[in-house]
Amino acid sequence: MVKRTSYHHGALRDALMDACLRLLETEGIAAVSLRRVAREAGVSTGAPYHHFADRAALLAALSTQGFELLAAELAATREAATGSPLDTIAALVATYVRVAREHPAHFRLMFRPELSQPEKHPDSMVAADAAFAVLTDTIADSVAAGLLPADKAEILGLALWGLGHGLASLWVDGHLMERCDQLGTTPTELVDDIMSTLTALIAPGS
Amino acid sequence: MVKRTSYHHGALRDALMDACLRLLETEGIAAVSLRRVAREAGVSTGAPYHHFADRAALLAALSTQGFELLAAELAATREAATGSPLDTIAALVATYVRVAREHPAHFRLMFRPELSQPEKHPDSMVAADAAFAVLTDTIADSVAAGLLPADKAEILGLALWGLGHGLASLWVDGHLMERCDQLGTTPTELVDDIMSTLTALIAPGS
DNA sequence: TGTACATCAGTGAACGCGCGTTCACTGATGTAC
DNA sequence: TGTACATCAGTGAACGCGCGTTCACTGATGTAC
Repeated sequence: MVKRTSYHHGALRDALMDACLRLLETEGIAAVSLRRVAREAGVSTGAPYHHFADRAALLAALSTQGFELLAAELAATREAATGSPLDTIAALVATYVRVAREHPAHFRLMFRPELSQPEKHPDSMVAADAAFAVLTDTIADSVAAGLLPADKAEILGLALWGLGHGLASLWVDGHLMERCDQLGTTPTELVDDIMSTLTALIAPGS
Repeated sequence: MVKRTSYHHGALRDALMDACLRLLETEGIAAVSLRRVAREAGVSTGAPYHHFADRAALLAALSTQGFELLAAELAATREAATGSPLDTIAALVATYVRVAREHPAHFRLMFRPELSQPEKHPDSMVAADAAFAVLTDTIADSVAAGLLPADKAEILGLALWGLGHGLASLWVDGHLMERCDQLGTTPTELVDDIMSTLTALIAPGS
């Protein structure tokens, strides 16, 4: 709950998105109603309707924001990479998992199509495609460098996307944390370990 | 909606679980209320309370059922396997994805801890551990056969779990289907292709 | 610079709805003798 | 085999609740002249 001095809020749209995210992280999707989000933002019941058509529109906006964030982080990882393309691929998967860990509410929303209604929000799909493109481009680099077979490029892209997505999902749902406790490591180390092990298995020479 | 002749239903618990599953598949989790499920099963508002403490208990029962189903399918796959342990691992991942595809409502519930409340239902966690154990046992076979390095067994187990889980999740959410359309293939072929490509990369000789 | 007025972004009361849960009840079933 | 009775598994009305959404309103802001 937030107190305000002026009649107009000034940045209510952003405030509603923030409040919704906070609610998702602390109490889960079941607690998210437009009334509740409005209350959390310190605003009256009807106010959100000046910014979002309905509850679904608010969730969809957050989902799009999440995909844009992911795409930006992946692009940054690729730009910052200096080693072999294979190492860059490993770094991209690690970034994927890190983004999911740092923004779990965003992540869950992004992959719950019945909530985020991607078919109604093409900008969300554009951002999702941009994120995936960073990975496929880096795989193309690896193929060009002779590190991966050209005819399997798409397949490997999907496999790596699946791997990153699976590890991220398991993490977000707590399963990875559980195993880490058993193995006496941290999830970050674990993901790095997984990726370097796979890289070593695939390219033992390099 | 179902009509009944006798006053007693006879198998209401199962009927409620079925109705809930059907509702999850057709209208999603948002449509699932105990009242609605009762209505679908052709029974009065209060009837479900003789079988489930509340809505969460019904969802938790379905989640446990899903994990038991997955564990059974994985065990069957392993028992039916005749080739190299590496091929069995690939088959296990494919089975994981197939189970998710054939039982999407179960699958989604299983990995939504806020709905299925695993901490309250140890039998669900037991079934989940049993499923994972099939994979780790098969990896142990591969290590024993000298096909995989012993010190990386746990790591590879998590990597494969992550891969299977990621592909299954992407499939259930429609992303894999999308890519398949673009590549002109089917998800089943795609998963087989991914697994044989990875197996070939890891063990080019065998 | 002042003023009139249009527009924007809030308020808060109101509506109807489906929900979770409870409860006194009743019909059907099972069991002891 | 029959009867009395306990128990089980339904019914359906009732409660209070929070929700989505609308609407007439009002305070604040922006703009034309």
